[in-house]
This record gives sequence, C-alpha cells and structure tokens, in this order.
Amino acid sequence: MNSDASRRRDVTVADVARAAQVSKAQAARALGNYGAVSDDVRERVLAAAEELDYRPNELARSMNTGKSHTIGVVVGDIENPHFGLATRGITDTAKRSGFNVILINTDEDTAAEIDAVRVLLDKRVDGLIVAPASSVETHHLRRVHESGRPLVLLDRKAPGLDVHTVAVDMEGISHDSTTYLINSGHRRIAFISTLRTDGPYRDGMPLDSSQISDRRDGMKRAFVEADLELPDDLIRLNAGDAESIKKITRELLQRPDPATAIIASDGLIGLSVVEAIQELDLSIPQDVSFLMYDDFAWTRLTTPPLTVIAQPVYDMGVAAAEALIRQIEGRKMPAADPEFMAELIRRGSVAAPKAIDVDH
Amino acid sequence: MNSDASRRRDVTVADVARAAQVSKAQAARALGNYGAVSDDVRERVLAAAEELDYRPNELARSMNTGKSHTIGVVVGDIENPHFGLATRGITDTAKRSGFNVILINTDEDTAAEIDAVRVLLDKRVDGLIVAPASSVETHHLRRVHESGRPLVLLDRKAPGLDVHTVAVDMEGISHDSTTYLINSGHRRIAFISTLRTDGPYRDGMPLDSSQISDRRDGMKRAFVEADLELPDDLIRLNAGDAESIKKITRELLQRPDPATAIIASDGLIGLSVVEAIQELDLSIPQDVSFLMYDDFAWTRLTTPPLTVIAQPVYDMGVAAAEALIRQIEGRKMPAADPEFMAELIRRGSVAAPKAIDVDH
DNA sequence: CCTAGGATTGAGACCGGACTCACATCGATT
DNA sequence: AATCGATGTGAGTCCGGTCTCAATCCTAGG
Repeated sequence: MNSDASRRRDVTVADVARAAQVSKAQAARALGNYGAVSDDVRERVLAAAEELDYRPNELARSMNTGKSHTIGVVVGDIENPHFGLATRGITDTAKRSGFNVILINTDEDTAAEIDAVRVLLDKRVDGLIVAPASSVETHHLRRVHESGRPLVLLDRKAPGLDVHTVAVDMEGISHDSTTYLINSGHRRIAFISTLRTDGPYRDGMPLDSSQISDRRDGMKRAFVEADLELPDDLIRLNAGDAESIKKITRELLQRPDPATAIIASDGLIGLSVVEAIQELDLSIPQDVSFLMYDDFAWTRLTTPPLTVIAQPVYDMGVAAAEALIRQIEGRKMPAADPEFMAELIRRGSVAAPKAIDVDH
Repeated sequence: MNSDASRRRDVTVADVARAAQVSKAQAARALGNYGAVSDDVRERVLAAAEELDYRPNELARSMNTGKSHTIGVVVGDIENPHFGLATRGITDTAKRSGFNVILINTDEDTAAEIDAVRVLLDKRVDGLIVAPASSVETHHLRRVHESGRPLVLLDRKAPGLDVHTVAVDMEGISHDSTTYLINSGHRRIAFISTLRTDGPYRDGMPLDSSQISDRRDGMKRAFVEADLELPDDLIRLNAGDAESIKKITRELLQRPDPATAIIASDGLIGLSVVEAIQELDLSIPQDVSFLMYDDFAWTRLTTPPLTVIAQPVYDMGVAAAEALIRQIEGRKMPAADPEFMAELIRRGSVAAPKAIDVDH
C-alpha cells in the first residue's frame, strides 16, 4: 500500500494506539486480550490494528512472559526416516498445542549436541526433546534438567538421569528376535551398528548407547538361555558410511566361519547390508538370513520382503511431545515412563541356515 | 550448586556487572565484544561471567539487533524422505553460517502454510524457505516478499512472484523420460500424483502445482513430438493415502485398455504403486513398466531395481539455504535462478510393453 | 444528592541486552 | 605546558511488548 521503498518498520502497539487515539496500555490490553477494556476502545483498537496490519512481535512478548511457545528438538539425523517420522509426531503434537519446533541435527556427535542444547537454551525454548547421542556423556543434559527447564529424552535412555524418557524396551525385543533366530537354527548371528567406539567389540565392553547396549544384553540373554555363547566376533560397531557397512558385511559373510544371520541396527544400515549381500550374489534367506530394526514401507517391496522389528516411532514422537508440553504447562507427570513395545514382524528374510551345524 | 529449589532466575549482564564491579555498559561491552574495554575490565567481567555461568538471552539480543539468526522452513511433509534430505541440506548449511532452523509442516495444505508463514514472521525469523503447497495461492508469499523479508522458494515455482527459486527443470526431465517410455514402445502411460483438484483430470486443466503442471507439459510435448496424443484418462490426481493410490493403480491396470507404464510422482506414491502391482501378481517390467520421481536408496533393492528420476535434493536444500543467507546478509544475488537438473537413472523397471500395439 | 466500589484508563516500570552520548583519562604532539 | 585524538567509562535510552499502580469515571445503593 504505502511506500515501502524505504526501510520497513514494523507496526507496534504504540502505532495502533496512536491510530485508535488511546493510550499504549489500552491498546496493548485490547490486543493482548487481558485486563479491562471498554467495548468502544476495543473496537477502535482492533479496527486500527486491522487497518495497519499489526502483528505482535513474539520476541518482545516472549521476553517478558518468559514463554517462547517453542520447543527445541535435537536429533541425530533427520535424514534418517526413523527420526523423520518421530519428528513428524513431535511437530504434529506441538502444533496442536500451539508450540513451534526448532530442529537441530547433531550427526550423532556429542560435541554438536552440547552445542545444540546450549543454543536452544540461549533462545529460551520452553523445553527440550533430545535423542542423546550418548547415554554416558550426559552432563549437559543433567544441567538442563537441574536448571529446571523441561526435558524429555527420546529413543535412548540416560542412566542416572531422572528425566522422562520415551523409548522402547530394547532388551526385550532384542532377546525375542534373537531367540527367534536361534530357534530357526542360527548360531552365528551378527549384529551391525554405527555406534562409534574406540576399538572392536569385546565381551562386556561398556557401550555408549543405551539402545545398543540393551540390544546386546538382549542378544546375550537369548544365547545364555539357549545354553550357547554370544559370538563376540560378530558384533560389529563403527559401521559409519555405506561403504564401511558393505565392507563389514562382506567380511562377515566371507570368513571361514561366516555369519548365517545378520541383524542391522537400523534401516539405513539395513539398506547397505542388503545391497552388499546382493552384490555378493548371495540370496536372502537361502544363503543368509536378515533382520533389521525399523519397519520402513520399502521393506515390503524387496524380494523377499524383509523381516523387521517395528517400532512405534510416530507414536513415540507424539508421546515425547505430549510429556514435554505437560511438563511445560506444569501439569503432573505420570509416575513411570510408559514403555513402548517393538514388534517382530516376520516376513520372508529369515529361514534356517543352509547347513545346520548340529549344536554349534 | 546453589538453591534452585525456588524459581530460577537467569543471570543477566547486570548480575555480571555487579560481580565484576563495573557498570552494566562495560560488562555488556566486554561480553558482547564490541566497543572499547580495557583489558582489566574485560578480564574481570569474563571471569565473573564464567563464575556465574552467564548465558546471553538471545531473545533480548534479537530484539534490538533485529536479527534472530533463525530461518524458517516450511515444507509439506518432513516424513517424506524427499523433504527429509532437503531439510538436512538446509540445516547443515544454516548451521555452518550460524543460523538455526525453525521447521513447520503444512501437510501440503495452503491454509496451514499461510498460518506457518505468519507464525514465523511473528517470531521475526531472518528469512524463509518455503516449498509452497500451491503455485497459485501465493498471496501470503507475495506479502512476505513485499515486506522485504528474504524468501526463497524450494521445489516449486510461483509464477508471477519474483522470488529466488530453487527447483529442477521438471518440464525437461518429464519430456525426456516420457520420450524414453514412448521409444520403448509405450503408448498408454499413466501418471499418478497426490495433487488435490476439484475433479478428475481434463486436458488443459490448470494445475495448482508448478511441479505437476510442468511434468504434464513435458509429457504432453513428448507425445506431441511423437505424433501421438497424451492419454488424458491416465493422468490421475488426488492420490491421497496409500489405499487410494493402490485403488487407482488397480484401476489403471485392470481396465480394458490398461496402462502399460506408470509414472509415480514421488517416492511415497511409488511405494504404494509397486505394492499394488505386486498384490495383483503382475510383474515389473514384464506386465507393466514403472518409473518414479525420487531416487531413494531402497529403489536399488527391489526386484527389479527401479528406474527413477533422481533429483539433487540435498544440494537443492543447500542452495536454497545459501541463497537465503546471502540475501539476509545483504549480499548480491546471482541474476538468474540456477536450474537444477534431474537425471533419469535406468535400472530395471522399464521394458517394452507385453504386446506391442503397433502405432497406438 | 452523596458516596462506595467496580470498571476504565494512562503513565511508567520492566524484561535483558545493544547502543548513543557526554564525560573522563592519558600519552603524544608542538 | 597547552592541546589533541584515542581510548575508557557510566548514565541512560531504546527495542516492543506485559503488567503494576494510582487516578478517573460511572452507576447503584443509602
């Protein structure tokens, strides 16, 4: 309308007040819908606001209410559909309650995570949802919690940190699916994860991620219950990029005592593992059985369709957001963290190993 | 450390100044690293800040600098890996330049988009990246642009809106891939998209999305160049959820004059189409050829691997963020929008139709 | 007709930094 | 020794809202 050739200045309450011929305080009350305002004034102010196309400055508002109506979300990698779905659950829920979401990626790097948390805190978000890269280095999270700012953990637990956590019972599902493989005749069961560690896996090694640690424990329990021993040499960590995953896969399958089944720690890893298997001209499940965490839609399209461990990712996102918002709004928290259940979906990628090695 | 049993009050410059025995102005200068400050004062202030664990309030800072170091990103659906990847490109780039990202989902709904833009503007983001749900209803975007706030469009163009746009040349790739299908002997080529319209597709119908519209134009040109006519009855829009996509697929393949090739408008649609084809016990490419937009990793794992149209999604996210930040920082924009190129990746899902219908 | 008490209203403080301005300080110049 | 420009420094304003507080207006009860 008017000359916006020059530098644009936002319309403020003061402008509206002037136009409506009332004091700034009255205009603010009418606009902010608080305090006592006569119908006459309210009308004039609202009309003036409309006319001037007034939009409140949320920053200013946040500054003296102390509420930003924004929650910070820190995840390892949104590119990973697992987090994509969870994020969707979070944003949907947040929007429904009038909250916005600031998203930060950490690339599963704790230093980046510490930084992300700091930035979010500086921006005075009302609360945080973090999928911690490490279940051990949680000092920064502890500080958030101690400062009194609402915090909810997603996907991974942080032992010793008394914070509401939304995660699935990994030990249980890992035990069940390992048992399923053992019952199918497998003894050489491999597990591949991106988890970064200093050296190769050794029995009893402390693992930085509760998720991986719990899965290891579940596997171990399954083996122990079957009077077998968990083959430590088949637990492979540090599977960074696609190439290293393929390399690990080849190695697992071409050794003298090859793995007869492979469990991929997530969908991204699974992708590369399956690709490597195809490249070796081996077939699933005849030559090697395959199982992976995350039930992505495409797992139904491969030949054979893949047996997977489905996690209610979207619902977990929703639950995390709901729990956080409940905390922000000062409502009571349920006493215990509700445990989400993963489910083994048996499709076609698991079968008995080619030559059943009687006993072990 | 100290009693945070009571309500937590943030440490401010004033607190630091008091502790360092200097004026608030001096403390602010030392902390903000501007103006002239003696070494002595700086040291004392920094020490006091450290001691008190001072953290600047970014809200307050933003309020009088006018810069929030935050960019708003509005996409249709992060759950869709296409946007997941693009978002990753954006956030990576933003972080590198010290910007944060507020993400809002619109579910491809223009009303939600209008709202999202308003919210972000109210939060005084420094700029916006929007993947507009509609290339027609762009009034809200025009207002953003006119208000002088930096804006970059992603993926879809908005004709008549002179805004930097990062998108691929859809008409071209659509033409090329359609020609490829025609040359393979196909005449009955179907195209399935989620685009919502009032009724079924009719020739010359205006399409709300530049992306879809351009693809239609490309197909049409390919047909015209081959002296053929684009089969309007095979352009299917309004493919909302998985179930409706499957229904459309079945219908396309079970009619008297079935489609011999199907092009899916994106990876999510492709998933359901392939599933429906498998459920009909038809095989690709013997019974029907298949082509889809978006080159997701899993397309290499299906049998056969899928022929796809790869788009440099991550790079586009990076480009969008770079362009936006350049605008924010007041640097010159390159004169023209760089056009990104999609690429037809021929894998195994396209072959000659079963019975070549000589001519048409 | 007078007055108590609730409804309105305006002035101004405040949130937490950034920044302007006037006033020192001080070594260097002439 | 007087002058000058380059720092240093503190008081105070501003950003754009929210909110307190005291003053004013009205209206009904006595």
